[in-house]
Amino acid sequence: MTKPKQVTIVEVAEAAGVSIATVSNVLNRGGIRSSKETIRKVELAAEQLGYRRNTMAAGLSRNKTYEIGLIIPAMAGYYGQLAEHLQIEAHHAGYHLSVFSSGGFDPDIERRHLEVLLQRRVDGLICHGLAMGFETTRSIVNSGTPLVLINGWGWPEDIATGAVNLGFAGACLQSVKVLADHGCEAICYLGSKRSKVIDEQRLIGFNAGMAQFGGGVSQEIVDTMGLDIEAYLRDLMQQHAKPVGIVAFDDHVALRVLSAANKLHIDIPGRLKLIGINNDYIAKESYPGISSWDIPYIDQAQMAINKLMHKIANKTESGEDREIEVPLTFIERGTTKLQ
DNA sequence: CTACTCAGGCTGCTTGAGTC
DNA sequence: GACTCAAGCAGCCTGAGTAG
Repeated sequence: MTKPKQVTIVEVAEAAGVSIATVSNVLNRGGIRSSKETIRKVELAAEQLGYRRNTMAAGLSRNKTYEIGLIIPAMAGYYGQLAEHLQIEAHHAGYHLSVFSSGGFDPDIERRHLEVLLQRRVDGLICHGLAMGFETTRSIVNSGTPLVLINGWGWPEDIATGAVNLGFAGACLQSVKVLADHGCEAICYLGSKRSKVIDEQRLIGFNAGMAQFGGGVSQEIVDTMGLDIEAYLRDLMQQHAKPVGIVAFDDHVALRVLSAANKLHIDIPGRLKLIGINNDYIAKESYPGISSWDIPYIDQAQMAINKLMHKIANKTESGEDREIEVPLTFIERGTTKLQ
């Protein structure tokens, strides 16, 4: 069965008794004046024939597709929310966002999706640092397609121009300060080596925080992979008579700590103070609520789209190519403060 | 006859220049 | 002012021409 032929601008022009240029002017160029009668005829013909603009042809003519490609590691959780906000911001800028997942860090899928987006001649790309390899990303930069990286920490300078990164390091630094201010005699970081780059960022912040605010406070860095959290907490409580603080990799780790602490009847926040990251719904719904760092999705999406729009327009500003850090907001709940 | 190159046509639309 | 003409966009396809 052959696909029915789509109505084109030519048929609309014939039906309205005008040229195709006039149809284009009426339907797509608000600035060009046409008579009321012509506008009426064109709009009526387009409606009756069911005309739908062919954006591929329009892109061909304008040498612009008004399409942005997004590659993220997965569709769930933070990535899904980020994609949603990027889509809204792209829409505000007059662009359409095509979202692809690299299928859980699969380099083959990453390359295939990227190829599809480049074949479609997207006007620009937004890629999450965890979804991309250095070489693939370098090939995009060399091809001249405007690119903005999200969370591209520690990338080579020639490709990570103008990455928009979440301030996980800053959040961890401040977490240490909060716990030190609350009188903790020991502060521990419970990390996740499985998420290497993100874990590194948190550690940078944690270590800086300890150097800055941890005078006289003992510190410990632990990987939660395969860790018996209940046994770990029991030991920790035996070692320290005064309050102990924990900076958790994220709210999921924080929840595991909270559950184990509740099971052991540890006084929270009297003996144990806990801070997570992400401000997940579990942080709000657990008891007590977990103090956490809220991710400013809207800010990050706005910054990424603005940066990409500047790159597409080929505008350069002073300092434009430096990395931007988007700060997180601390939400204090019952795991650090009596409520 | 086969294999290859190259020019021109085609697609749907936009847009600067020109006409009435 | 209102409208039309025609070039041009990128890439695929087709047919003519040429070499071996």
